[in-house]
Order: sequence, then C-alpha cells, then structure tokens
Amino acid sequence: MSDTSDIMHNHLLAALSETARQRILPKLKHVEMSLGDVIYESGQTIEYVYFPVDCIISLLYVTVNGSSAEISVVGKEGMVGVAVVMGGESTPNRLVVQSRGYAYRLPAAELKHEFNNHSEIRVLTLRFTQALITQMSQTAVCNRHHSIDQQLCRWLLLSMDRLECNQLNMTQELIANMLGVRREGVTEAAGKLQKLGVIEYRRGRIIVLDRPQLEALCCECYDVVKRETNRLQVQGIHF
Amino acid sequence: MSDTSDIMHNHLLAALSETARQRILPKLKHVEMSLGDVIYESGQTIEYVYFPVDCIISLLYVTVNGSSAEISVVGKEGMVGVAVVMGGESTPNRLVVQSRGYAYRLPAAELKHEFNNHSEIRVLTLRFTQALITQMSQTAVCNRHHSIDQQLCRWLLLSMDRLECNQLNMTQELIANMLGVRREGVTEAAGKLQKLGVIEYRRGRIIVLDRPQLEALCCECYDVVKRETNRLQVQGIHF
DNA sequence: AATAGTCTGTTCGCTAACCCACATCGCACA
DNA sequence: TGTGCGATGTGGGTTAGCGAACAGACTATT
Repeated sequence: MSDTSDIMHNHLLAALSETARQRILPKLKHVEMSLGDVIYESGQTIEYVYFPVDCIISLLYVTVNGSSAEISVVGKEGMVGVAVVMGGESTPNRLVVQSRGYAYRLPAAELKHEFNNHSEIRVLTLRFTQALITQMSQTAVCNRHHSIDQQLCRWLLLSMDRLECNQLNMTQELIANMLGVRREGVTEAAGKLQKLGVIEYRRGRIIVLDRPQLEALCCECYDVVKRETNRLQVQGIHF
Repeated sequence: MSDTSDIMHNHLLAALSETARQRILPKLKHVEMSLGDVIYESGQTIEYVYFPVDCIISLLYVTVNGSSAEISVVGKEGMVGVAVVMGGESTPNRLVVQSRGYAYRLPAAELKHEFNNHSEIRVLTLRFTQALITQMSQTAVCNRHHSIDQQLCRWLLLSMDRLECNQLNMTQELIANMLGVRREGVTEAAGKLQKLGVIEYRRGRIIVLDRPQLEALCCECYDVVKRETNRLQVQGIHF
C-alpha cells in the first residue's frame, strides 16, 4: 500500500460522492505512519488531519505526573484532527501511532474550507465525531468500573477491528501505557487469556486465536461502541 | 427567574448576534427543570435541546449492571443535546437534572435548521462540543488515575462554577452516583474536607467555605477543563 | 558464540476502594 | 412531641491494582 490505490480503504473518504472525492483528492497526500510517531502533542496547533488507511492512531491524555490513558482509538473508519472543524485548533491530547501503516493527510485549512462549504463532508465529519464522543464516554465508564482483564479484551477487540487481521505488534509495556495501568497488570491479564487459549503472546506480538471467547470475556463497552459506530456509519451512506 | 428576562444568562444564547437571537427567540420555551428529571434516556431520540439558565444537567452513563458514571456536566455555559446536530439523533447516555432551575428549550429540528443554514450558531455549537469532548476525556483520565478525594474536589468545583454560588443541594448518595463510587467513599472524602474546614456538610446541603483550598486539593483535571473551556469561549466572542 | 538489551513472568507488601452491616443523627410530618 | 425515614458516620473483612525488585527468556548485534 504505497501508492494512492488504497484511498477507498478509509471509510470516510470512501463514503464521499465522486465529485466530492475528486475535489479533495488533489489535496491529499499519502503518508507513512511509523509506530510511535507523535502526530500532535497536547495543545499543539493542528496543521493536518489524517485519514488512516491501515494504521491505528491513539488519542492519549498525559497527566502532569507522566501517567497516561488512551481516550480513544481511530483507524480506517475515521479521521484524526476533528478539532479543527470544531473551532478548537488544538486539543489537550497527544496523538500517537499505535500500529504502523499509511494514511492520507489533508491540510487543516482545506478540511475547514470543505467543511464550511459542502454539506457532504460536514455530515460525515460530524457523524464520526459523534462516534468518537461515544467511544470517549465509554472509555470513561470502563476506566471506572471494569477490571484490567476486561479492558484488555476491549482494547484487543478495538485494535483487531481496525487492523482486520488477528495479529498485532505491540508490547505489554505499550498496552499498559494505553490502558493507563502497570505493565505487570497487563502481563497478568494476558497470561490468563493465554491459558484460556484465547490469545498467543510472544515478545511484542499478539495473536488472537479465539475471537468469540474474547468477546465473551469482554465488558459491554466494546459492543456498545461498535453498535453505535455502525449505527452512525450506516446512516452515513445516504445523503 | 420564571419569565424570559434571563435569556442572556445562558452563554451560548448571549453570544448570539441580535438578529440571530431574534430569529431563535420565538422558538424557545422557558421551562422548569426539577431535580432528578430525566431529560433523555440512553438511546432515546432527542426531541428538544436545552440551554440551561441556572440549572445543571449531568450526562450519565449507566452500565448494564446498574452502576453509573457522570461523563460530563453542563450548565449556563452550554447546552445539552448536541448529538442532534452531529447527526446521531440520540446518544447512549442518560441526562439528568443535577441541580434544579430553568432552561430554554428548543425543538431539535429548529436547532438543526439553524445549524445548517447559519454559521453563527454552528460555530458556537461546535466550539461548545469541543469543550464537552475535553471534559469527557478529562473525566476518563480522572477516573483512571485520581483518588476519590480529588475527584470530589473536581466535582464540587465544576458544580460551583455553574451555580455561581457556594451552596449546593445534593446528598452524598447522589454525588456517589455521579462519580460512580460508593456512598461511603464520598462520606469519607467529604468528612476529610469538612475537618479541614473546606466545606460544611449538612443533610443534603454542602457549603464551600474555602474555595482556594478546594482548588489546591483538587487534581489538575479541573483546571485543564476550565482553561480549555475558557479558551474556546473567548474565541466564541468574535465572528 | 558471546553479549547486551528488551520483553515477559513472578513475587511481596501496601493501599485505596470495595461490599456489607449497623449505628446514629436530624428533619419532616403526623 | 413523638416517630419514622432518609441522610450520614463507622467498622471489619476482602480484593484489585499499585510499586518495586528481580529472574528468566528471547533477539539482535557484533
């Protein structure tokens, strides 16, 4: 995926009408996203928005004492940088590439212009923002009420959906940062899942062997977010 | 505050130009909001949006097993029901009146129409949504990393700001529901604050005696949200 | 083949918050 | 003036997750 033939993999770009896509296409740049890249730092002015193709971007919040938590995760189903159309220009979040791959990059001013002058991308962007809000609020609840075991399941499922494959390159340390817990907590939770035969874990590589069971072990949060995201996307098809 | 003379108390309505306000005014209805009123239930279609004047509305998420958590809180600085302009028509949240008072109610369709046809209210609504998103993500982090003591401080400060008075009618049981913790946890935290002379607590009524100290005891979350909300509102003044 | 570095597994004590049960206090209303 | 109920305070046992420290296992590099 190094040319522009994969543009339709991003659901938002794919949902555009032919005319809208032709309008935007020349402004898009296909860029590589490497694991760990910080796309924006907290409070930094957003200069580009990104439409992921096969990478995953995490929205992290980092506290003053350095501990962090993942607020939401975005892949091919969406975009990052919605704050530019909301009028904020920046957010208090850090955006990090959680899984390497490619994305289409659009200058923030172009998105703004398109957003203000054409209802099509406006509708799509807003609807996706609504899905993002759902994911954030679900994360807040999950952080409050559910165990690390459950949250790990949720996190794995969200990542799998965005990669569309059952393998994930990610150390326990990094997962712990995303979930905002200790690495040992992830080790323990992952160990349980491995004993159950749900996943296989080897030095920075996780393979999901039994997805149905993973879903069964997960809290409701995954399902709520997925259903709501689908609901909003299905609506997104008609204009 | 039982007539329509208090319309300017809501910051969004106040920020409208004279012509925009004249356009919307006839569609607004001044309504009383009683403590505990459920404005919308999770998943319910949103028929009206509300612009609080002196009441406070909590966005709650209720899990399948009945435990709950407050995702964000809205008062005179904003509105509830932004999902209608996002295209969602509903959210998986419950909205509850946390502090009684009045609000202006607008049919969802009217807001949508105004949003799609006039940039003024669009800009205001979107910017407020951005502030809401900030609050939600901060809540997620706070739930993960901060103690009940700190969260109680945050919650009190958020409520105080919206009431613009140092007294709050609210039982510990209700606060516990908002924070998504046990009532005993709140009793303990409130006890500490009372011993320190920061608050005075008597049967469903809290009085804040020493706000500076309350802020000092609070985690960073309050400050981040407040600064970000201010930043977005200040921008909101120019069109 | 050795070595350094990274990733994973495991342990021990500790604390915050949980669950449950019950005591007490104060306001409202009869 | 009681009396009942809703609100608050307290305690004991339990647990999930934290912090720190360390051992083993795998990988890459030389």
